[in-house]
Amino acid sequence: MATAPLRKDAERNRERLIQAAQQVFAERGLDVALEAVAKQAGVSIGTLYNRFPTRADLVRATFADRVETVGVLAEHALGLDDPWDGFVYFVQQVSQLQAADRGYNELAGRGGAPTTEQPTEDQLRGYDLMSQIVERARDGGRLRPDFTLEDMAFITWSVTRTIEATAATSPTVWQRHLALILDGLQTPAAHPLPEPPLTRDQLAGIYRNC
Amino acid sequence: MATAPLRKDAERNRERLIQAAQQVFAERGLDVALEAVAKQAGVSIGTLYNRFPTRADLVRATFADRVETVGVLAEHALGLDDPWDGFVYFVQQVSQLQAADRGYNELAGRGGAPTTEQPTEDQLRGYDLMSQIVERARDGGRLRPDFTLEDMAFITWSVTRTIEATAATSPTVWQRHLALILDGLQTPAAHPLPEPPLTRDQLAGIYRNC
DNA sequence: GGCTAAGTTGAGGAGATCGTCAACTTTGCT
DNA sequence: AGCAAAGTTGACGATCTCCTCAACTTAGCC
Repeated sequence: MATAPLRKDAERNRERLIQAAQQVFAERGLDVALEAVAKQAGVSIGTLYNRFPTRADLVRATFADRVETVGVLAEHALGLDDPWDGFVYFVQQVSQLQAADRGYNELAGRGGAPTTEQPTEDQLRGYDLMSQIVERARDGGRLRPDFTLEDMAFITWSVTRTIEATAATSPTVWQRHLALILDGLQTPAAHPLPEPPLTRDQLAGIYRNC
Repeated sequence: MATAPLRKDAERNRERLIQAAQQVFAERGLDVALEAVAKQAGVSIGTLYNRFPTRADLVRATFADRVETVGVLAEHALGLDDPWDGFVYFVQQVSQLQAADRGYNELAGRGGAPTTEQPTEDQLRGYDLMSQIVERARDGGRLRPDFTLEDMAFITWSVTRTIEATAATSPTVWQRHLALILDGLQTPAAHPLPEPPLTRDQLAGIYRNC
């Protein structure tokens, strides 16, 4: 399954493209004309398509590091003594990543990675860690017992949208919104919920369709 | 300031266009090709532009009734005995409107009406009523005292985005999300918030830029 | 019926973005 | 140095959507 190694110049261009994409996506979002990325990289559009046949390929490569970063954050969260603190830490840190990068913000709202047929190993590990964070916080008693892993999507969507709207004007208010959200997730605040959570499959389906 | 009255056929086409727009926007969102609206109305694209020079004009005309509907909902909310119940009623009903119409959902996320230089009379009245709903619920003691009118935008953005994501798969889960949000807005749940709210001007600025 | 102002029509220019491919250039092996 | 495979290039056809406008049609007044 090993792909043939790239020639030296090709590898160099690949790196340039990724660096350019990081910058351009961060500033203008994931839907920029790919021409802009090629230009920023000092490379022709043909080369871009040569290296990354689809936009999703480029996005995946550009944000590959983020998947790992989130993993590290999750590990750290699980290392904190208090389960609720761990939960809050994780959500805040991921939101911070989103706030710092328009492209990543959009990506997070779509499930954290461009859709592939089946999730990567890293992604599965990420889900597993998040699952642990949620479960631990629930068992600790402070996260409301009816909160599920799938409900995390609500938080992400909320924060994503607020960051999108306020980034230019008021780049830190998302923290206020998040604080309001977190206050609703604690056991003492909990009232019975009117609808069952999304199932894992439903959520997967949602992310699959962009 | 009175515009010349339209000729009979022109008036008929205007109505057809609005009806078509209601249907098309509801199904496919506010960004559809205007050609699709014209086609649905059985009218040429030229006529559409003739009647509605900009997309915003068409959107405004299409959702004019909604502004009034929201006003009625607000009045009703203020008529309820319990201030908190009124607040919840209002938020739920507006969310329901959003859930029923993709176009209106998008519009709500942008402030409820296409941007004009200065807000309409109706819009001002709407703000005033919402302001009363919030204030009354705060004074009633159950809505947390640090919650402001501008914080309502967080709720709208959250609900908008969740509806957007889940409408096709699970058209009622937004109610779960909203219930989680509402649990965070109640006085017993409140922890100090880390950031001041948006100011009225900031929010206006956000809506002005789409 | 005749006339004019109001209204309609749809082809088409303008502007984006996409993704391709045949001609050219570079790498790195021998 | 010579050569084949790998890589690059950017002009170009395809597709979309917008918005205009000159030629045509219709309403409604006299």
